[in-house]
Order: sequence, then structure tokens, then C-alpha cells
Amino acid sequence: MKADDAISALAALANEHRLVVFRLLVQAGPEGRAAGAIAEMLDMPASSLSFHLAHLTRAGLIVQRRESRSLIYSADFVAMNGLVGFLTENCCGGASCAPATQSAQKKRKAS
Amino acid sequence: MKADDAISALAALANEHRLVVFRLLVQAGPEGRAAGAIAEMLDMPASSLSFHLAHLTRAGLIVQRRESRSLIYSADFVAMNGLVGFLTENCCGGASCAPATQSAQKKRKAS
DNA sequence: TCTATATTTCGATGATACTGGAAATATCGA
DNA sequence: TCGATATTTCCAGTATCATCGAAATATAGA
Repeated sequence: MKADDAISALAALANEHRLVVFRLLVQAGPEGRAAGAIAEMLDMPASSLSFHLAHLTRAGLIVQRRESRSLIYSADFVAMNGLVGFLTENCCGGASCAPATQSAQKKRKAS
Repeated sequence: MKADDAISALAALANEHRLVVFRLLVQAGPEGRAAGAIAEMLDMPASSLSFHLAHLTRAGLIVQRRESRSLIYSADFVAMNGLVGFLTENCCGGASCAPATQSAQKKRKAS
């Protein structure tokens, strides 16, 4: 992941509504959720949600597919892991440090 | 970590300069770096850097300590891991999914 | 106390982002 | 083809953020 991609992803997540949408989709898994279902769950105007979904999509954090009249959104788990790896990369100069950070790095290299 | 804290942290990281500063401090480890040293490394006006360091500090991602005339900044690794855990929390409904995400979650719960 | 060093605060300007109703677009079923 | 459903695009008003030189503050050493 390049720095510009990370900035786009972080900016996309740095918003109350988009963060809750993204986490909802992370927890939904590959199955995803229709835009309308998300709007209803989060009690959000359709146009506002559409704006935020587009933002997350542009940042590469979620993907869209059509199923009949509905557009289904789901988290891009590869992108999510890439972002996490970018943030924790070479933590503490590569020396052993916090357990979570250390293994996040190992995983990133392994993938 | 609460959603508001995550939003503050993400907004703080969603900037070209702050992201590079944070990653520099992550890689520097607990030892940290003086503000002046960072400004020189990144060729950034002192006032601009100060603005960004204050932003990262307010977001809880870095901490400050004084050493003589210098202010030393270092990454807050607990906060960093908390943010990663918040993003990947309950990924795919808790079912086994991408390896990195799965173990990021295990680690978060273990810490 | 005086001077040099290190860093922050101030301030004005320019740029970018969020909101949500209304209208437009796309798809489906009959 | 027509009406209903699902979602997006448009728009304008408001608010928030980034920049960086100059001035202010804090610390150290002589």
C-alpha cells in the first residue's frame, strides 16, 4: 500500500457515518449489505448514505455489486489488512515490541 | 476504544504530513524523536510541524516528554493497537476469515 | 541576568468536506 | 410499456481544516 492510498482510506474512515458503515460491513462479512438496508439500520437519508458509500468505495475500502434492483456493498478485507499493515510497518525498528503490532507485521509480510 | 476516539485518531492520520510523522515515530519506537529532529528529517517549517504534532497528540496517537530544551515525541503503541482492533473488531461476524484480521482480533482481546 | 536555542501560538487566507431534499437514473414485475 | 422500487447525482449553504511567517514562550548555560 502506498502512502496516498493509506491517506485516502484514513480520510474515508475519519467520519462518524462512514466509520459506522464500514464497521457494519466488516462485521457483515463477504455477504455484504444493500444500500437500503444500511440506510434503514443507521436511520440515514439515502442521499447522505450514497455520498458516504461512494467515498468509501473511492478509497478502496468497500466494493459494490448489483443484485437485482439492490446495490450490495461489502468490505474489502485485503485493503483493510493493507491499511493496518501500513500503519504498523516496521514498528519499533523491527525489534520485538507490543505483541499486537509485532504479529500484525508478521501477518502483513506473510500475506 | 470509543468511536469518537477512533474518529479523532483516523482524522489525525488522514493527512500526508501527519501520517509520515506518525510512521516515523512508530518506527523510532519508545525512544521517540525531538520536534526539531523531525522537522529536519521531513524538511518542514517548525510551525507547521508543531500544528501537526499537536493534532496527533490531541488524538492520543503520540505522547510528548521534555528533555532539556527539546520536546520528544513518541508513538503511543497502546492507542495504535486499540485503533487497529476497533477497525477489525468482530470481523465477518466473528467467523474465521482473512488470517490477518482474525489474529488482529485475537490479539486485541488478549491484550 | 542576558543571549541563544527549541518550540509553540497567533492570524489571515484559501481550499475542501458534510448535509439532505429534489430530480434523475436503473432495474424489476406485470 | 408502465408503475413501483432502489439508488445516485445535483446543488448551495455552512463549517472545518491546512499553511507558514512573525511574534511569543520556555529552557539552558555563562
